[in-house]
Amino acid sequence: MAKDNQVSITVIRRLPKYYRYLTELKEKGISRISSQELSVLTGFTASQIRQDFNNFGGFGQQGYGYNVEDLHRELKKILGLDTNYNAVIVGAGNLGQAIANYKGFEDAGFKVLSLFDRNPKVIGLKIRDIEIRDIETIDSFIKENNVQIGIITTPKESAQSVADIYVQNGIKGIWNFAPTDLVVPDNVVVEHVRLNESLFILSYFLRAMNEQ
Amino acid sequence: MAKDNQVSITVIRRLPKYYRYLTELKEKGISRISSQELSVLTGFTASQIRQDFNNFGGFGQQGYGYNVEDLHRELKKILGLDTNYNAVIVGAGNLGQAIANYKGFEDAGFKVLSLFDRNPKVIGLKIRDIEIRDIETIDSFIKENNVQIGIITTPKESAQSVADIYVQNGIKGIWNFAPTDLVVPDNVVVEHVRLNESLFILSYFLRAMNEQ
DNA sequence: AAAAGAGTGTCAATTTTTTCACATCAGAAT
DNA sequence: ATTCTGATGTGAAAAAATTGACACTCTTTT
Repeated sequence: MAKDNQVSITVIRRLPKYYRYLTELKEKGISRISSQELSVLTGFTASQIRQDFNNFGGFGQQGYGYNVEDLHRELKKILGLDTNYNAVIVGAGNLGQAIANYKGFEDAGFKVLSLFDRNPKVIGLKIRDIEIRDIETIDSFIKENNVQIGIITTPKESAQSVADIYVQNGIKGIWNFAPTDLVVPDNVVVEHVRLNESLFILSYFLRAMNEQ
Repeated sequence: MAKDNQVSITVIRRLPKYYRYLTELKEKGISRISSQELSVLTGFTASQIRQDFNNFGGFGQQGYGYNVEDLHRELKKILGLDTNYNAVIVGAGNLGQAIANYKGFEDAGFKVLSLFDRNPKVIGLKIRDIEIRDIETIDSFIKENNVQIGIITTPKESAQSVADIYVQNGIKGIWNFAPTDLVVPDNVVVEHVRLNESLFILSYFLRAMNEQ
């Protein structure tokens, strides 16, 4: 039913959207939902939704649908959101600070312990209660604070060397905002946020729309 | 070769990566590249790369490969990056300010003319030379300044109403950072940056990696 | 308790995407 | 000038993803 033959990335990328709507439904106190109703919310077809969930085992009940709370809990577990993560950010520019400041991540279990930068002007400053430290001190910090996630918000020129630092210190998950690809070992996961590319795609469709 | 039957979204989403590497190659003064070499850089297969380009007409030459400058120019045109766009941002929090501050977008032809917020504490402040204005004044600003792109960096609760304002004022392209879906007319394009979802996917793979 | 209704889980069909394979042509070499 | 090499463009095959259809089972109603 699952686990041995791994689930395709296409399916995985839909999970967060399900999770988001289930969170909303739960907050509204709705206890039951059908694939058809989820289809209306998410825009995916009902059939696809059932297929997706079945990759992880059948969570639904025939004639009833899905129990919102159960499904939410399952997705939470599948997405690995039932644990807490410690993260650090390298690059204490605006973007790094914005991420450090965003309460939403902490609510989801991702805690930013510290920012790092090499600019003496910002070292020592605090964002909320998160201190900006000297990049030279990052090795011991990571080791002493059980950091699992490294965030990169530097310019692209520094991104690979930051990734190297993360890898050397045993970090297995990197969230990269720099517009460049990274070379890391197989057992390290990199998730990119490609702001440039996203903007370019908007541009493409704007152009395509105008040409019709 | 193209234009009538439209190119699939799967292909489109690969274009920015090609464009990024071609920009790098151009900067390095490399004038010629084969699909095989591009494959090494991008991680896509050579065959896929040729197929992708052929959606827009053959840019290459048999026995030679692709001329970097030509291909770069073509992709630039396809992505609509050969024109300049004016943008505004609603939501002058950290994220909005970070985007306003990022020079990279301006270099790519996207100019942020103004930020808008309803918080009196930030109205009147400037990010670089970009003023934060009262959200109440946005209608006339958009009309008077030929704004084509509206960026949303508000909390999710306000996102739809901001989108409505954009649509009412004739904006056809919305870049949404709020973690919510938006309802807009068919002739308006929305591109989402889903930070939460990206982080969740990182979390998924971290979990999956640990369980192996 | 029985019948009706609803909606999942799943198999099969369809569609889309990716990969393969090669004829063809441009450029380089002799 | 001719041959050889290299790499595109493309048609066909393979693989992956999506959609369709329905048997089956659980819930609800009577």
